[in-house]
Amino acid sequence: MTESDPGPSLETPSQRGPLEHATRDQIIAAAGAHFRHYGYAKTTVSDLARAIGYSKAYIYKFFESKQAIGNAVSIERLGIILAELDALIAGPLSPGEKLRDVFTILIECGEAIYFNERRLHDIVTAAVAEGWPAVAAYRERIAAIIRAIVLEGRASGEFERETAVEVICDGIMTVLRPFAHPVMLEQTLPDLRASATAAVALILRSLRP
Amino acid sequence: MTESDPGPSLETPSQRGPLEHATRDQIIAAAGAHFRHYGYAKTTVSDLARAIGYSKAYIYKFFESKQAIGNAVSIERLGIILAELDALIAGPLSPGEKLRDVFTILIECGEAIYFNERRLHDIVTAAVAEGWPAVAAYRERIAAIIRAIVLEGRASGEFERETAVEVICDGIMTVLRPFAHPVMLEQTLPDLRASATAAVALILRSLRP
DNA sequence: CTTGTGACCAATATGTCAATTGGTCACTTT
DNA sequence: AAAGTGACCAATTGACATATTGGTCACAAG
Repeated sequence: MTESDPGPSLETPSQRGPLEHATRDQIIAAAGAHFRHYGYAKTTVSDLARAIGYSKAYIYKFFESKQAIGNAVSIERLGIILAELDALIAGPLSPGEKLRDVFTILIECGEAIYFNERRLHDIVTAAVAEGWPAVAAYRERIAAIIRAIVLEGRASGEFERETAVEVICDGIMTVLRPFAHPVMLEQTLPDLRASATAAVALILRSLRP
Repeated sequence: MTESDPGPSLETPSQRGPLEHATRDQIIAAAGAHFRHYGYAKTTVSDLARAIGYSKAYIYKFFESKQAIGNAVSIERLGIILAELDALIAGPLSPGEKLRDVFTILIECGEAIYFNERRLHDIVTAAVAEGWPAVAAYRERIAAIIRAIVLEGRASGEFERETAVEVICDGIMTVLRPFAHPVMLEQTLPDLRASATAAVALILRSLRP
């Protein structure tokens, strides 16, 4: 039987307990380590509790569910990528080069997770497939980054100024999605850079004044 | 346990027995009906044999495996989409409009399969995920269609002629992929048309002379 | 009020084993 | 040859009992 799994999904694991709390961070750290090592499914909440020296029940003072823990770990991991992107847009490159590097960074980070932290990759895949909050936040942040680059390019005159900013950003985000999507990533892995080059070239042509 | 399935995959179900044979078509027809009704997994090869009044062993004179039957059904279904696209490029629209309609057709066909033939959708998803031959052929045919439109647009002067044709086509194919990809389709379903509009607009801007 | 837990329950995972299923082959019929 | 099959086997599956796990709660200690 290979029938696809409908999955419980779509629930939004929400907050619980104090957001800033040393124990909360301990849990996330332990979860990060365990998930990377044993995978999400094979890590039990009791494992995490034992790792930080508390009882299982206490974990649930900070997280509504195991999935919420996975979400937190995803946020942490995706945050690393976002940090790289933030550094990029703060840098001295031209808007066009920044746009290109967004693709490069996403591909490289995606590959890094896929090859070096494959169990985390699985979690992120689940997060995307089931629409965990971490993913929506991530997408929004990337949209903001793209928007910043586009605005910069328009201001400097490097990009055209006829088309509405929103339309441009939506278009770029659409082109970008497959490169930020774990499922597409692993499927296109072989010629990922080639198609990214083609995609970036297309975007830049569309932006010429 | 929700661990992802590594899957046998990647084998190329190949041909067996005479390609043109009434029985072969019967098998495909019966398989199409059964797969649509009961799904791929719950349809046994014996079911198909019974449906056409032969023994199970005879089926294997025409197909190397059950997956090969699934592949044939996929080819048939994807062929319907390709036929629509062929009609499109033979039509009187401008290249730009044709390009837009390629997206529209792909989305509409994708939705149709997803909503009205969901069990087939599952098969196509497997076909894409596991790289069945039907998918590679489909992709190539679409690439050819895109190429034809681009060449037409270049010839008529509607599209720019600076960039190499291959680069342009690769770019468009990259943008197109998420709209032809079953997994992305069902995930983006709500605002599919909106992002398609943005993507097409971006492509057309990139093609302006 | 915050920190912390053992005991408890429904749901899910796992191990086991007989029944099915995908797939092959030697063989008959036409 | 081509058309067609029953019997057979290894691998998967389904069903079911058992063990774990995710998650809650009432309660204790500082």
